[in-house]
Amino acid sequence: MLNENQAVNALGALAQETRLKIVRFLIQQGPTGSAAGTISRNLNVSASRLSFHLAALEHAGILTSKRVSRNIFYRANYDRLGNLIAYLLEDCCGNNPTILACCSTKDKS
Amino acid sequence: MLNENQAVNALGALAQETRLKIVRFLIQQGPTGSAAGTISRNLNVSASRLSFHLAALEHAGILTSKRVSRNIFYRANYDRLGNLIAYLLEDCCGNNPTILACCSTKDKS
DNA sequence: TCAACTATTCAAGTATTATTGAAATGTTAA
DNA sequence: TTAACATTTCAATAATACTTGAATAGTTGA
Repeated sequence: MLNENQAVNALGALAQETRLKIVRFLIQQGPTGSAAGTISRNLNVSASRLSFHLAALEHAGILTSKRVSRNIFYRANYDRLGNLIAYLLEDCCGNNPTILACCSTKDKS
Repeated sequence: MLNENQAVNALGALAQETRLKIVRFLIQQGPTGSAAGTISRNLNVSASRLSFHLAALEHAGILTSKRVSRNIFYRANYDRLGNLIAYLLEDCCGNNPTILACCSTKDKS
């Protein structure tokens, strides 16, 4: 579902304060997404800076965009995010990681 | 369980080809982990390069280490990885994301 | 204690990435 | 068709990260 380079690029896109804020915000917005201006106002990020980071996220496959009149709506690519997590956790806990609870080190030395 | 900086650092640690290989390998090794030399041979990474990346991963909280005689064993910090994913997906799908299936965009325009 | 083994540290060179503000592009309403 | 709006592009600057090989440090068996 995802190869090594795609995974590295996606993780790299997430590994930045502003971009992580954007992604978490959009994940919470649901499938409709938000316009760039809305994101800019909510997260207090200048337009050009936001545009730069949105482009990086879209290029990494984490976001998709769609113009609606003057606005461009961005939304989280939920499938891609799911595949990224699956790639990271592949072959963990017999391929059935309940978010890693099965391998938790809580009760081990 | 994890703050913004910790999440950015963890994601940054994962966003590199060699380090992602290391983490995926260790996740598959389970709670016992592997010695540095074993990782080096399995992934074909030079000792100094491996050491550099292991230190980065440990500093980011993704790995833990423990000396056992001449060897140093590294293992995935499963709890931390679980918390990282939880941070990313916070407030998605009513906080109960079956790895995002509920927000999948497959059947939407 | 010496030799071998396992792993880390260091310095130098190379490459990639983020921020800012001004200018440009595309879209709409009147 | 012009003015206002929403967003992106560009160029310059500043900061951070990766690789390599040689040197160093800790651990063990004979």
